[in-house]
Amino acid sequence: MLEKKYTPSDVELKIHEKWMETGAFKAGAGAKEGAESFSIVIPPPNVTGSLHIGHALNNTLQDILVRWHRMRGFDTLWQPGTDHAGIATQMVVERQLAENQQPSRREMGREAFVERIWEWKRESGGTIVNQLKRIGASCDWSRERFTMDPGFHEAVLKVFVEMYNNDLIYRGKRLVNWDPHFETAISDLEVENIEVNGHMWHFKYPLAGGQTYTYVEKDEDGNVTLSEERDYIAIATTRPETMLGDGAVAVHPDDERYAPIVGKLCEIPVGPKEHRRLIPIITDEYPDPDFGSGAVKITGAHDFNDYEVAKRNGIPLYALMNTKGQMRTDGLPYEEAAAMAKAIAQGATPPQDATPINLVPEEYRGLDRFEARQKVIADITAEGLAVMHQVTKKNKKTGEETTQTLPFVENKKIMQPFGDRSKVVIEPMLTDQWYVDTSKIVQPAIDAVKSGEITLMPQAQKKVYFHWLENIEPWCISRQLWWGHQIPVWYDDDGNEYCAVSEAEAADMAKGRPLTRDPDVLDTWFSSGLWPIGTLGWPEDTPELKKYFPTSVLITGFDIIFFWVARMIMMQKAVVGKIPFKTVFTHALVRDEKGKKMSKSLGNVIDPLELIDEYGADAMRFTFASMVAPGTDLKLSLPRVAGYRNFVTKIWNAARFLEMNECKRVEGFDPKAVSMPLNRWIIGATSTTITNVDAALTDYRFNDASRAAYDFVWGTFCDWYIELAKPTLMGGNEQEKAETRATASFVLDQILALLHPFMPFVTEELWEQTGKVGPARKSMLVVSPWPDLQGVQHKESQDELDWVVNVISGIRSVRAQMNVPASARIPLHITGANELTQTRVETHRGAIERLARIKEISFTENVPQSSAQIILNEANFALPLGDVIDVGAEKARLNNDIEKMDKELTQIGKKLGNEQFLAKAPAEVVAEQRERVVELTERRLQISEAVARLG
RNA sequence: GGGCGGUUAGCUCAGUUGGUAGAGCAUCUCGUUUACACCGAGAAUGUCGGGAGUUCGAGCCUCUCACCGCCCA
Repeated sequence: MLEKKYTPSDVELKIHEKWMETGAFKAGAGAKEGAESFSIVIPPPNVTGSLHIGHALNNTLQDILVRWHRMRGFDTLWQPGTDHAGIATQMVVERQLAENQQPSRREMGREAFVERIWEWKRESGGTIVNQLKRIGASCDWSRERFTMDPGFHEAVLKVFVEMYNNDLIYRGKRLVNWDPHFETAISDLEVENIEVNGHMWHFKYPLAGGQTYTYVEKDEDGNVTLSEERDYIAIATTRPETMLGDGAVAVHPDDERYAPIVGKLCEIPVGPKEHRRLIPIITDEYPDPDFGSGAVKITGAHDFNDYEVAKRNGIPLYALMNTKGQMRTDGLPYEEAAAMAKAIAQGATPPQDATPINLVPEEYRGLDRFEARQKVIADITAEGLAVMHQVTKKNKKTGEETTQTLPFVENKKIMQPFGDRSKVVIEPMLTDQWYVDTSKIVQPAIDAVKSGEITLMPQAQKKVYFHWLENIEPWCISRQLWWGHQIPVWYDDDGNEYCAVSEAEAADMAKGRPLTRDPDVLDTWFSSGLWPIGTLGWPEDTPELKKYFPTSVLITGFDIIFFWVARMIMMQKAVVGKIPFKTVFTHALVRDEKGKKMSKSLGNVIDPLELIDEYGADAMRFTFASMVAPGTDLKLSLPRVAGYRNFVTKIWNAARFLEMNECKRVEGFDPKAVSMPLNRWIIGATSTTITNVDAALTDYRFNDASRAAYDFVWGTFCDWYIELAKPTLMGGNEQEKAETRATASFVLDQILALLHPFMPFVTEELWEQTGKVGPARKSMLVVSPWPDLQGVQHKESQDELDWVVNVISGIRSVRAQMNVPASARIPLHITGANELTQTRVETHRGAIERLARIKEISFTENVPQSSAQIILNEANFALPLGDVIDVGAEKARLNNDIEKMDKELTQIGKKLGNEQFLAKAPAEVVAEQRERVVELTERRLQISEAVARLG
């Protein structure tokens, strides 16, 4: 006997264990002989991570597809695993060391530290995987992989060496996102651009040798609004400390204000007066004449835009900071360095690499970049080279106004880059890094999507994809960390590189010269880029690779399309010459119910594990499925989850009702052989639903699929089929009872299977419970066949049941509007019924009486006095209400109907009176409208007669 | 500034080749009739963001404006 209520927490764990014990998730479980394969690789979550709502959504969608395919007999693999998350993992372990007052990373040394991380991984690295199990993710956990696994590691090194040998990887000095806290390069993805309150300072760069020019400003009409002699050019900056590394001042070529001084030199107004550096005033398209003063200082080594300008114009890149973001202390004294820079500014050939030149004046050396900023501001202001303006202040108490001349500093919102883990301001830094020469491997990735070899869904993602790939930058793959795949390159004392998969090989290549290995590790994304082949055993020629590669579909968040998806496609193409997956389905973000991004600081984070605790995994999963429409964000609200929790309960109760009425599955039940219209109808409706769910899932329309299932189960099976079956189950003859019991059980089975991909736990539990009677279950639901119901549509039964539903709904509606108490059983008189209607009434008499609360049904010649009337096809269904009836209200109700019909008739009349419509609209549309007129006219007449009868 | 997406019932959202505007939640009324009150029955609710155009016909196609969001500068 089923419990009165379904309690998810009582069964979820138990069911999951059973799935695991029976190997239900293993690759190929439940597959038909010679089945087509279906495979998905999980987007590997970060090993330090814990399940957030985005993971829950992402993995629910994957699981729906995987379970659906598995049940349909595909040879299915869902390949799980985690990535090693270089910076995050290193951070977690370092923090742990600090908390436990153990030796720091540097104190213990690289080898011990890496061992310590492995220890951490063994103990705590399984958190997210265990959490994934709670949502029901049916991955083949026996195949779980990690991007630092021995086999995977070898594969990563092999790829690096091959790409190196093919000139696809090189070492170079470029500007990267530098995290001064972790002292490593980081990827764009790890940078959060946040709008903060910043300042814009305005400084004067004096012209060399005290030269002057006439500075003229004009308004839109060309009238001169300002004209003065100046011996400087004004520059606006949000980062004064970078002035020390300026290589030029740039103005727009069309900017007439500065035309007189283009090509001249100006002085950086900071540093020892006697060694002031001179830099050229150049033109470039980059400066916006309307922004600030229109003149931009160019610090190529500390700003991405400036870097491009500097490269275009041959301006040297002067690096100012060390790895901690402090002003450099190395190199020559400032005086000598400044002399070199001066020579370059005056025409000397700049060195290939200007970074050894340290242009930080002695009094700034060693300062933190933010201290340096304050000092620069103070020094320039003290020297009178800040742009000043008049500020009038009113003393609140005295009302006295005072005017002061103060440095011009604008308060301004600026976008500032922060490390997503370190939370410190990211510094663009010029450093030596390893790069993948993406321009050489990008084309096959573009072609794969252009040709349709890979499908991106929703389609709009293609634009993002092409835009990114067509403007691709070299990919920086080195990180200054200890945790990760150490770069397989060794150097001899002369700096020669030896790239090999092992030190022994490198030593051979170096012919015995002493070697030092490059200390850097590879970007985690480099190894994640090999995830599809790596997890399937490449470079070994494994059976899994043969069977499951390329994988069928990748499901991931749209925000990761270029960081990961595009790179996987490039890498797989470059390494094995094949696409990694045939389809990419990207979904949106989960937001809170107001549409805000969930974040810890806003306190609006919904923890999926808490959702599971409160509503059950099935309710959460169904909510996700119902909300995933292509291209829109999911605004998650708890009432909605509660609504689907109710749906879970509803299914449970329906099963319980069947059980109470001794509905047992019947061996060899043939859905085509049932004879009762009610049973024929529900079987037909079940078949339609299966078709709709299949079609929706095929197109990744998760919302349509879940909707189709929901509407059928609740709106059709529970609300109508079960209700209509009650008279038979409780009082019909034995044969009808048996057929109905068998049909109900059969349909419930179909429902459990149909809902399984969406709600695996409750359906599996009910499958087990209902399996206790009747024929033994062949297997758990998870590996049972997907419903396949063809050729069971029965048009007559469908029409008949539609009619029954209309009769009952019509009566209920009238009763409610006439305020007939629900407890009152009233008689029903049917007038003008044809033979078909009479037969139908006989068939469904019990159901109509029960569901419409009718005492007695009789066929009469005339409609009784004072009746509420329902017109259905040819017949008039009258409820004689005697004194109870409010004639006025009933007339109003019917007249309201007539009014609606008149409105529609007028509309259609207009159409049909329009010759253009008759001439141009398709014949079938015109015919449809004509039919509608006939129908409406007939019905209108019947209702008018009903009104007349009321007197 | 450039690009992309959105604007439909009080709220959250569907609406698949243009042909009678839908669901869930919330609201209101009624109801313990032997699965379910995490329930059942019934009801009300929309100038489909504004404007223009194409069309016999526009929520859907085109243009434009407004507002919101995201990405890139």
